[in-house]
Amino acid sequence: MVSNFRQSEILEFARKEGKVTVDGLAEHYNVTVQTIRRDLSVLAESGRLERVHGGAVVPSGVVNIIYEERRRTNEAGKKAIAVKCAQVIPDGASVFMNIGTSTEAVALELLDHENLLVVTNNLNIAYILSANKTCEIILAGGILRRTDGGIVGGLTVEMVKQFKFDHSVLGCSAIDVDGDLLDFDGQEVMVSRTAIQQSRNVMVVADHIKFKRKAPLTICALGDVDILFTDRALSDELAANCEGFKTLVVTT
Amino acid sequence: MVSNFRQSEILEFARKEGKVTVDGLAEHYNVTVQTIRRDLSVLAESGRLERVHGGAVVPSGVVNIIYEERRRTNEAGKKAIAVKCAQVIPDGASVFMNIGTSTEAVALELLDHENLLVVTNNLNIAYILSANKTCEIILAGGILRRTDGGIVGGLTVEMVKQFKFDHSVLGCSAIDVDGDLLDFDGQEVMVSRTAIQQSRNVMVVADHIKFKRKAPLTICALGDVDILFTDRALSDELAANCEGFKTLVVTT
DNA sequence: AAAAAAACGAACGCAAACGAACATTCGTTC
DNA sequence: GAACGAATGTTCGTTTGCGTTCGTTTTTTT
Repeated sequence: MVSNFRQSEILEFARKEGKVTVDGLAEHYNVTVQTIRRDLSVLAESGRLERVHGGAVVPSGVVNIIYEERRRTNEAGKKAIAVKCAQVIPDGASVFMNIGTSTEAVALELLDHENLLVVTNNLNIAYILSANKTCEIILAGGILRRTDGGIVGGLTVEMVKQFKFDHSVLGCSAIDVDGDLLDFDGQEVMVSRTAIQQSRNVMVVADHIKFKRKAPLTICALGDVDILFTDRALSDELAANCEGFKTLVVTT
Repeated sequence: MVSNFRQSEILEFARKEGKVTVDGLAEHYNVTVQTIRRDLSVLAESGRLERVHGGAVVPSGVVNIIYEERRRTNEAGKKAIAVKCAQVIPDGASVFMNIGTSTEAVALELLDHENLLVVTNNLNIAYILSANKTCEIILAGGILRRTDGGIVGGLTVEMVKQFKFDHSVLGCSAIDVDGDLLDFDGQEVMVSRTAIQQSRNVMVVADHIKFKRKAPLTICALGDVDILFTDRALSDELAANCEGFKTLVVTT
């Protein structure tokens, strides 16, 4: 139970930013710090925030995926990639996003976009974007994979087929030297392929580690991809291929 | 139960803006603040708004609902109802569960069942049951409603249609004196109806408060229900009806 | 390790918001 | 046209929120 307007907004704030400060909030709401302290006490007592000196943070633990995700994201260069990718997506666009921590990073960067329609088979993305009030979220149905919150299976594919997306933001497990996108999971591959078919603009987000990995299944060739976002320069061979494929490469 | 045009507009307003103020609404509708307070009370009582000093806000979103829900669930006699209902469901069964705190309580009681296949349009249930490793969870796809973690819409219905369930566990917003099951949300009604069609055994979980409430839409008649779980004795009239319907009533 | 600064929580008082009870208006029913 | 019920307005005692003050705890600086 929140007892005033501020508290619900503070919660929202905290979830977006990961933390809030007493002073910052006091200034923002033009009230005394004491009032803010009272608010934070209430929110902390009900377990929705964790009080720290000078402010409050979102509690860690299973309950809050956003915060954990944010931490995981920040430690890598994924955020930089995500920022670039989010810049390409305009307000009001329809977007598909699949399973993967890279795509989740993009979701975090989409929190301030407006009026998006996002279709995803990734439960974490649904959670992250639920903090964005103007965003319509459509979950693809199917079998829930508890290891990563992914939704997979034939039903998922069927559902994705019913849409036509302005953009799709895809992650993958690995990228082969010849440019093929690879993955471990056959069911997820089917979902990704379907999304590619249904999208006007296909974007892949992959940090440099993906270029060193291997995976058994092919999702598609880089030629099917419109923009590849990554954090290091590609090998000469791959760069040349991309030119041939007319695939735009964005390096952070 | 939206008893006047204002209330539905206020809801719309609140969902758009995130909040509404008593003063603002009073001025806008040119009525006294007391009248607005009455409206907000009604909306808050049915859980569609959360009352705060000076106005109301939309209930907190899905992200933290799990945590809050767990607390809310335990406080009522819902647990007792849920225990009874869970006893009826054997290991290995296929089960559909819809939106509602009562069904979530049942989900908690299913954590020790084995090899269930659970289809749900309730994100919280998916999360709760993800702790049960032997349980296969299938999420119905569709539009995510951030206020309660429900998944609704035509796509959801289509997906539910593809299954045939041993049992379905349904909650509702209210139960009419003549035995009709009622709900606020038209889209959710469609999902529930579909689930009933596709189920061999239909079970409804409803605490006694539901018998005092009203809601505008009919899901089905009690005659379509095989077992009704509740925590207090029914009115004589309703009990007699149930006998006529061949609906088994289980009271905790 | 001591001192200074910042943050904290408890207590008090005022003003705003609140809800219960009662009064009024208006449309329906008999 | 009298009786009724639902919706709204009115009044009033009660509760709640917020600023202020002050003594305590925590953090930073010296």
